[in-house]
Amino acid sequence: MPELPEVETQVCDLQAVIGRKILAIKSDTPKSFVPALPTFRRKVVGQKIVTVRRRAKFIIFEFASGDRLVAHLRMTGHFLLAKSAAPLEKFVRHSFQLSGDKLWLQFSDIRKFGTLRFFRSDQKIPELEKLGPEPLERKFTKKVLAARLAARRGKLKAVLLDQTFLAGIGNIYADEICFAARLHPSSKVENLKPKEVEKLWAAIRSQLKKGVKNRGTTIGEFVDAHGRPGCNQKTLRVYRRAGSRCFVCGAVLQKMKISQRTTTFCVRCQRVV
DNA sequence: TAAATCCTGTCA
DNA sequence: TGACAGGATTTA
Repeated sequence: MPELPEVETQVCDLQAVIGRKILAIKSDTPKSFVPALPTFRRKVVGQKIVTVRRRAKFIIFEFASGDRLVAHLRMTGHFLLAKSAAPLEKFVRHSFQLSGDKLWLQFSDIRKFGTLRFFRSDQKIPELEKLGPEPLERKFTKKVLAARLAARRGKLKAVLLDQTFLAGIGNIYADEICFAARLHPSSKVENLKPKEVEKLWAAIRSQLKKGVKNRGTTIGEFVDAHGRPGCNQKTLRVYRRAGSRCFVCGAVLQKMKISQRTTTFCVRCQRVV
C-alpha cells in the first residue's frame, strides 16, 4: 500500500525522532535486516539520527556519522511512535528504543515484506541510484516528463509503475492518475500526443499532491506514525471500484491485469491511444 | 514479459 | 477453500 503520499506522511511524522540516539533494537522478524541483525545492531546502536527523509518509497534515516538506515515499507509496513516499549499494534515486528524522553520507534508489518538496511557513509545505495525523478519536485516539469516518455515504449500504467521511470507511484495512484488524465491504462506511451502528455503530467502532480494533503490512502491497515488512518480513500475514483459505476459517466468500471496488477478503469471516460 | 517468490490476512 | 491484496526482485 504505501506509495509516495503514504511514505511522505510517515516521514513527516518521523521528524520527531531527530536528535535521538538508538539505544536498543528488538525484533521477532530478523529476516527483515540487512546485514543480519547481530551486525546491524552493532552498526546502528549508539548512532544519533540527524535527518529523516524520503526518496521514492524509501525512508532514509541519516546518522551523525554519515551512516544511513534505509527502510522500505513494501506492502504492509509502517512506523509507529510509542511512549512505551509495549507494541501499539498486533503486528509490530521490530522496536527501536530511543534516547531522551520516553520514545520507541516501532515497525509494524503484517506480511513481513518490509526491509531495514544499513549503509556506511561511504557506501552507495544501489536501489537509489536507479530511481527516476521525484514527481513532486519543482524540476519535474512537463518537459522532463515528455523527454522521459519519448525514450520509452509500452503500456502507460506499466511505465508509471516503473520506479526507474518515475519514483513513488504504486497501484492505487497509477489507476487514479490514468483516470484523472482520461487515458486508458493500456494506452501506449509512444502514441501520446503533447496535449495528452500535458494532461498526464497535471494528473500525476495533482493526484500525488492530493494524497499527501490527505495523509495517505487507507485501504486496510495504513496509518501514520500516530496510528491514525489517512483519508485519501474517500477521493478515489476507480481504484478497487470495478463493477461499480463511474462517478463521471455512470458506465460500469472494468478491470484487467497490467504488469500483474489489478487495474480498474472506465471504458467511456478513458481513451486508448 | 511473465511468473514465482517473500508472508499473512480478508473476503467471497 | 481459493483468490486476492498497497511492492519489488529474481528467475525463466
